[in-house]
Order: sequence, then C-alpha cells, then structure tokens
Amino acid sequence: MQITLRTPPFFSLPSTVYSHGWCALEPFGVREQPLTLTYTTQVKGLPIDLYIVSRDDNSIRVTVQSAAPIKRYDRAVIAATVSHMLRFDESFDEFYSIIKKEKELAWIRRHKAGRMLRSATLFEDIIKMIATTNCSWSLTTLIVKNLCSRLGKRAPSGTYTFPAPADIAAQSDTFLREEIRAGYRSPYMLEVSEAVASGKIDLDSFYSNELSTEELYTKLTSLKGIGPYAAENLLKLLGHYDHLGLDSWSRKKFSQIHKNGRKVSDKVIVRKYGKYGKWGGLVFWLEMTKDWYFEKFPI
DNA sequence: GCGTCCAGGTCTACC
DNA sequence: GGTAGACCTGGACGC
Repeated sequence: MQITLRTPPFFSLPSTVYSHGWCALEPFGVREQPLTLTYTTQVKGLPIDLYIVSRDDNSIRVTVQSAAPIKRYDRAVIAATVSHMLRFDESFDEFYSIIKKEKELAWIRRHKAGRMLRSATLFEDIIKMIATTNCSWSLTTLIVKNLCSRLGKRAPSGTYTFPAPADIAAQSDTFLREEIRAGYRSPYMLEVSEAVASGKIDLDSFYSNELSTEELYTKLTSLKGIGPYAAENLLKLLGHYDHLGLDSWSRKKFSQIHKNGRKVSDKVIVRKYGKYGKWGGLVFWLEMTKDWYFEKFPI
C-alpha cells in the first residue's frame, strides 16, 4: 500500500531526517539513494514498516508493508503518524521571516532546515530522551535497540516497534538494568511507563496550545529522570523553542564556533540567542549542527 | 587482557 | 538556593 502526502512550505526530507540523532535510534532507520526514512510502528496491534521518500512535486510517498492487509480507514492513522513525525502540522513562516534578516543564517532557508524529527508518540520521545542522559551515544543506541528488540513487536522486515507504555511497565527494575542496560535510569523509565499506562499522566495534553512553555517545562521536569537538559530538548519536540537545551556537546561546540575553544558560561550562550525570542533554541541548535548540512551526518 | 579513570545529566542529602 | 556525591556504563588509556 502506498500513501501520498502533500508537504508544507519549507519542507525538506533530508533536512528533517538529519535534524538530530533521532533517525539513528530504532525503530527509525535511514537508507540512501534515494534517501528513505524507515520506521516501524503498529496500527491496531498490527506491526507495519513505513518507507518514506521525497517526490519532486512537493509531496512524499509512504510505502506501507504489513503481514496482513491494511484497512482503508487505517490509512488516515498512518498519514497522521507520518505528518506528526515530520512536523507537517507546524508553521515555520515566522521563523524564516526572522532569520531572513541575517546573512549568516541564509543557509537555513536554502536547506529548508528547522523541522526536527520526532517519534510517533511523546512517550517514545521521553523514554529515548532519558536514554540520552549521562551516557555515551553508543549506550543510548544500545538501550533503545534493546527496548525494541526485547519488548517491541516484530514487523515483516524483521525490525521491531517501540514498546508501548504497558510493555515497559510490566517489566522489573532488574530486567531493565541487566537486559536493557538502562542502569540507574531503569526506575525513571518504569515510573513514566506506569504513569502513562495507568492513565495517571495524559501525554496527549502536553500538545495543548493552551499550555505555555514554562507550564510545559514544569510538567516535564516533574517526571523523574527529566532534568533541564532533557526537558528543554523535549520542549523542542513539542514545538517550543524558547530554551536552548544545553548539554556538554553543544556547550563545547558553541565555544569552538564562537570563542575559539575557550570555555563559556551558560549565561553568555543564552544571552546570544535571546534576540530570537521564542525561536532562540532552534537558531542555536541549527548553528551547532550547521556542518551536518554541508558535510556528512556524524552518526 | 586487565584494571583504572573519566565523561555524561539527574537526583538527593546536606549546608 | 547552592553544592557535593552517588548513580551506571562504555570507552580511552596505561600497564
């Protein structure tokens, strides 16, 4: 089955796929020539593989592979999932209008960059974000890979879906520590999974337009294991770019780009992007990753 | 090959 | 409110 979706203005599949490290975390995958974003998910319990490619006529084509026929009305569910992951529902007109005034940022417009890839659900993004904290990228990929292969559902291609909240919540702390290699993050992952699975937390409410960035930040940091770094980067995946989401890598990169490698305080970095208002976090991230758009993606 | 040290972000206890 | 130490792992390094 194939689904064709119209893309919004300023959309680029390569720029979205390589916007950050998410495309290297299962159940995402990337194939080259033509660039294809793959993702394993499920509709009504049926595991499916998605293959997303760009077309010349401002559209993308999604090829769906499944072990059983997909119902016609499930096409809308799949289309909504893809639109959500590629941020079709967000407008970047204001962002492009602001950066238009700056020559050094012209490349962003040229590359149609700015849309940051996200998972099918906020739950998946939260667990993945916890897996990025206080460890190497190789450990992050291992934890996520283990979660999928041990607790996800197998799709026709042999890849696995990301586990549902109840699937993680049903596990023991020991299992997550020893089999998933999540270490001390295990109780954090369990707590979030249990809260979501039981309905104690409604993550869909986090997408509400009525919530301010600060209200969302408070909600996110109230979750165990989510501190300033994780919350600020999750905010970006929720469409709020007011905060920078600083971590050791981006601090170092900033000092290399702007201060000749000299150490800089967070206050200095935050001040520099203050002029971009609510888009400051996005300008910061794009500046830090500019070389990815001109050289090879590092992961 | 083995042991040691370090980096990484968040939580908790303490001042 | 600010700070120190613990948490856990992979990788780098020295022997």
